[in-house]
Amino acid sequence: MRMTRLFGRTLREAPSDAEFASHQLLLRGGFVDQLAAGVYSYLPLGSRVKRRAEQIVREEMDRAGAEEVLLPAIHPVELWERTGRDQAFGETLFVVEDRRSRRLVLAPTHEEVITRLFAGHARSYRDLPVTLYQIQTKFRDEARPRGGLVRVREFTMKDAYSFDLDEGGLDESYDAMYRAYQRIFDRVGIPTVAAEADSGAIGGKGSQEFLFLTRIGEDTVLLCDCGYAANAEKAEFVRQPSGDEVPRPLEEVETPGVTTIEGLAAFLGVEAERTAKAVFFTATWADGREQPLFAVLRGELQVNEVKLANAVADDGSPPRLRPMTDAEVADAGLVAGYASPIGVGRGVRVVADLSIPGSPNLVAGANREGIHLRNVNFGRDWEAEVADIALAEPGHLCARCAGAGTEGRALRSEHGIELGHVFRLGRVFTESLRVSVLDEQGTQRVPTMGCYGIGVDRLVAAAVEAHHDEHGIIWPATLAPYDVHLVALGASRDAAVAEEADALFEELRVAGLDVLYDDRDESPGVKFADADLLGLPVRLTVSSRNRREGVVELRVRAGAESERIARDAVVARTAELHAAETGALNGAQASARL
RNA sequence: CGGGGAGUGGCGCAGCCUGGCAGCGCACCUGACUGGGGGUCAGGAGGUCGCAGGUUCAAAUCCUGUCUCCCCGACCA
Repeated sequence: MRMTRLFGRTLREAPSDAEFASHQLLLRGGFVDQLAAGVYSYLPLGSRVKRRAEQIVREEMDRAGAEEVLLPAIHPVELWERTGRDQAFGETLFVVEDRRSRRLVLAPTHEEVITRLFAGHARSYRDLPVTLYQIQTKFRDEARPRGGLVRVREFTMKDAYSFDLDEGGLDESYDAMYRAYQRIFDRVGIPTVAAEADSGAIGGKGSQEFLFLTRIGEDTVLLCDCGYAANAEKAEFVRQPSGDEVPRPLEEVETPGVTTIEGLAAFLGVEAERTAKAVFFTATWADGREQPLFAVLRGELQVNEVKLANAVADDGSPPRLRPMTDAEVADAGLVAGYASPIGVGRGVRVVADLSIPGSPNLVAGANREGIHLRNVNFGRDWEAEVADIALAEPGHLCARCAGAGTEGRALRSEHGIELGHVFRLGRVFTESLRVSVLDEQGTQRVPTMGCYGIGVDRLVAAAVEAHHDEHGIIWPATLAPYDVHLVALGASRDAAVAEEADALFEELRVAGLDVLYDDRDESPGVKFADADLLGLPVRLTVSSRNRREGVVELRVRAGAESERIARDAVVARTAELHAAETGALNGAQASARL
């Protein structure tokens, strides 16, 4: 491609709306253009990068045995009502009306449609297992798009769905996708961590996220040196006992005006972990039923609402939680600031965190204004269902490596961008949409599903986030919009330079390389600055000076030095470099992760 | 949805407080010079100052409303 013909131009200054390096560089380089909040156009350069990313994803899906399909992006809303996910997605769902006032969903994901498609074409175990995928535009009316391409409202996703007869089959399908994901992230040169995750609105049981760790990431992941990695919503940790003494008699203590754990600990001169914290929520289930929830944790811990919702889930479907209103608190017979797990009224569901049973003699509320209780003991003074409902925080001990002789190492916390997510979905959709196939015995069986997503736009953004310097992007060879940046200096003054650059352009292309040829009549500074900004892996410079010496200058974008290569060796050398770089990425083992 | 910030040529900004000619840098066009890290000079084109209403002889500027974008939070496969 000749740059004189390339649509799009570079900017010296980034638009002030862009905060992240990836966003700024993609805008400055003319890769993308913003149309509205979370809505972007891809210019020719950006489009090529995206296409290369998609192709890598496609190749790995095919290699893993998945078959490509293409599903509609607009769905009758009734299909979403059948699974209840019109409610689950809520306002995130884009809904439009057609001319006959029928409501249609702009698809945010495709479990419903793929399940229906499967149901219509699969009849027996002979049709299984099968994994179908597509690369397609998704629509989600995010409450707050942000960070350039990191959270957008219209985006390209590779989504795959597996169907198996039993758990063993699902495990195999899931593992195949998991390995394909590792290969994909290796090939695009983005280091990722696979973290255990909550399944969210998609439902199902068991999922892992592939995260690119970066300060700008929206997700928080907890990591342990033992290899454990989990999303903050999911991370498990060890509760260390806060005391081992025998239960002492319950006693009241006056605590006027002390309504917070910090205040209580300070007032009584005890550690926060010697107190019990009460948090109240109103749970709303899919059928509209509401129930007051009373969560009890040791004072130093925070409630993890996702865990809490899962702990009280009904049939695998967790309620939505919201803090109780003051009126609801009063209705439940609770005294805010002094709520006590002892003597909670009927109708209020009490859930105690794992930390509670191992913590004797806690200070808790008395459910009377200005009074707390000392020496509250779980089991003696009160009972409740016990579950893991606390948020893991840095410094907490890893639950995975605890027990095996050690007490567990301290977790650390990092931010990350979720690039991919693999779910063991189970039978949520096949059951709600009444799908079954015949097994070998001729009996109806409900297939079990997995679903697997990759955000292609995020892949592009993460690649830039992972690979750039103060001058611009440093594309991994497998994603670069072109392989070679050919710069001709002073071609307008020296016809021989133009001639040599034109010839080289042609020879490189014949050698199978994609070349971006800077044939503009610009000063060397402008051309080099643009080459650095655009970030192609290899830059070749043809000039009068080089030509006189019979050389072409070669510079690897990721490196510091440039080499002078004999004119007749430069094509071979460039092709060799390109092959080495792409080969290294494409053949990379799943190593550099974590 | 709550809180904060911002809308002035394609990009970055000044002008607004104190109403009175729409400006600067970059980018763009023409010409000349220059020629290895965003070069110089000369001449140009391009803006209903987000939108609507109001105040005023006069509004980018003051007032009211509204829309959009960005950031923090809530939410989020």
